[in-house]
Amino acid sequence: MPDTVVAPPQEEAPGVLRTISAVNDTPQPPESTEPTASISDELPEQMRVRKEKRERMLAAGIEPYPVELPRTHSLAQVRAAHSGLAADTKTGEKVAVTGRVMFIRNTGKLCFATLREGDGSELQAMLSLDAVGADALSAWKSDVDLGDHVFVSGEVITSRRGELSVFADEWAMAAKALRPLPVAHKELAEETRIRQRYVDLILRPRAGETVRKRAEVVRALRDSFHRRGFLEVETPMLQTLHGGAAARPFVTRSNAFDMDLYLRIAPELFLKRCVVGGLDKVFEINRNFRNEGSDSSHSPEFAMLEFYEAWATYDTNAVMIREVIQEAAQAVTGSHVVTLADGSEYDLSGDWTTLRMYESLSGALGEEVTWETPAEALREHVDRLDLKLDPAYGHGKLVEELWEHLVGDHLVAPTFVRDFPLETSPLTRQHRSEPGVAEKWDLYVRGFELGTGYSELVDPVIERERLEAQSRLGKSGDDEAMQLDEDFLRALEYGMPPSGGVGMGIDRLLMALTGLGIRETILFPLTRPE
RNA sequence: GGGCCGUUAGCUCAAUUGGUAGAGCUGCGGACUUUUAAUCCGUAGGUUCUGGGUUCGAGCCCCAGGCGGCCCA
Repeated sequence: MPDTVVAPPQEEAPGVLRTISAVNDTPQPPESTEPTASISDELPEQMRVRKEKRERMLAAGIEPYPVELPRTHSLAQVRAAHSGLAADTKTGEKVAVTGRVMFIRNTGKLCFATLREGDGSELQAMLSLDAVGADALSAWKSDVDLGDHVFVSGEVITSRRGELSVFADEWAMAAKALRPLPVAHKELAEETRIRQRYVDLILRPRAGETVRKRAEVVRALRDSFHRRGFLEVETPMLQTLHGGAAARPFVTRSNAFDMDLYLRIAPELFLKRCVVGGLDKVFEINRNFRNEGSDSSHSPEFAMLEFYEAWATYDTNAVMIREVIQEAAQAVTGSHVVTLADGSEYDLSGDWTTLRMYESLSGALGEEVTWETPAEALREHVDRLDLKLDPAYGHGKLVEELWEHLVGDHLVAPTFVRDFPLETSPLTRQHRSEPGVAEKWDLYVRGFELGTGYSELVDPVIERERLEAQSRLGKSGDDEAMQLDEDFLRALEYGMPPSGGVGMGIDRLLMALTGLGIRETILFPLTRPE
């Protein structure tokens, strides 16, 4: 940076904010500045024109990217302070504002521009020949394009049509945009919205609202857990073994340790170590990575809440997650009945339905199915329903698939489905009265799986048997099977108190509360390079 | 992994049977002191995703690939 003394604002030609270039006092144009002749002919016309304007301004000693502007109010503040004014009012109050130019309406000697700020609030700027002078007005007309950030200072007034405006006595470029903004009147293609989220955020205030809602939800979750005496912890994302869920991991490499590492698929095994160590109530909100496909409800990286509580069970933690979700809904929408993107309402209030998996499946099949029903009998149902499933599936997987098809796919209201086949729940405690059943629930909201909860398996001997079985599956080619984590087993061998645990997708919670797709709730979803 | 659909100007989209690639907005030039997607006059803007092929002629047909979407597994 040039080590110049900041000069006081100078009085110069009225209207044009020369003070900006004086304050910056950059002796020469930056080294990156190219002569006009070298502006590439290959650039689209509109970019070439804007680049030429930038250089014209620099050549005239006007800074197109000033370091600081004497802004006094946000657009929202001006709006808030002057609501409900009659048309053609002069307030006498002077303000200095900045905003991105979204629309321009020039009528010769009077120019209008709609300025927009990041929070979506808008304010009109008016520049008249009388007030700013001929030079400033013609500079406005020749230098300002849609998408530029501008600075305008002047009196707060309302126009004859009643539009709240800043009636400029001077203006300045705040940041010149070189790329033309896509038209604001047509919806941007979904791919462009995702690939260039910044453009989406500029054009569609709703995009920004979604980001803010997400922040409010995460904050509400943290508040809910802190109020209940939970401790927030951060456990490893880089893991030497992958476990805690059935999923394919991403593999990465540590040069220093000269070994492969996994991006975590779940924090579960570390949070349980915390409980072993006496951190009785812990939670974590962080990212998980699963090396699987992405669609309207799956993303390779996704945010997850997990919490573990000593002395809790899958009965008590179901009540708690319901309350936590309701508190999040309250925080973000002010009600337990949320309004979704399509305008419909979704009721999260009160108690939620609970189904038992085997009972509800039996009801749907018209024939009793229990944990003792042999896989062959289940396969007959699968064939009768013409479901195409892997013939290697055993009892547990068949029950879950049948249930999803016959019951899960039809759930709309928030529903806990509980008591899963033990076989497919390797980290879950066996049901206290039914040996082949696990004390596990899944929470379905708007028809998709939002979260899952357990009475955790804490017997180190049984846990070892289960993980050894998983490890054998892994060696025989199941790349979703967990690896044998000796350190985790060692921790359990020190004694883990009876505990309940819950996992819930944050992105999916947003989907549930807003009705948006997962790629709308994630600010920058993974996409292939263009 | 399989099937289907899409990919054209800065943006959103047209283009008949294979016959000169268009519109609106944006841009550029001009007019206009109360506009609201301002209006009016004039005007520019294209590697039709890429590479092959068929044809007198390809945005369109064929083959291969890229990217995206939807459905299925």
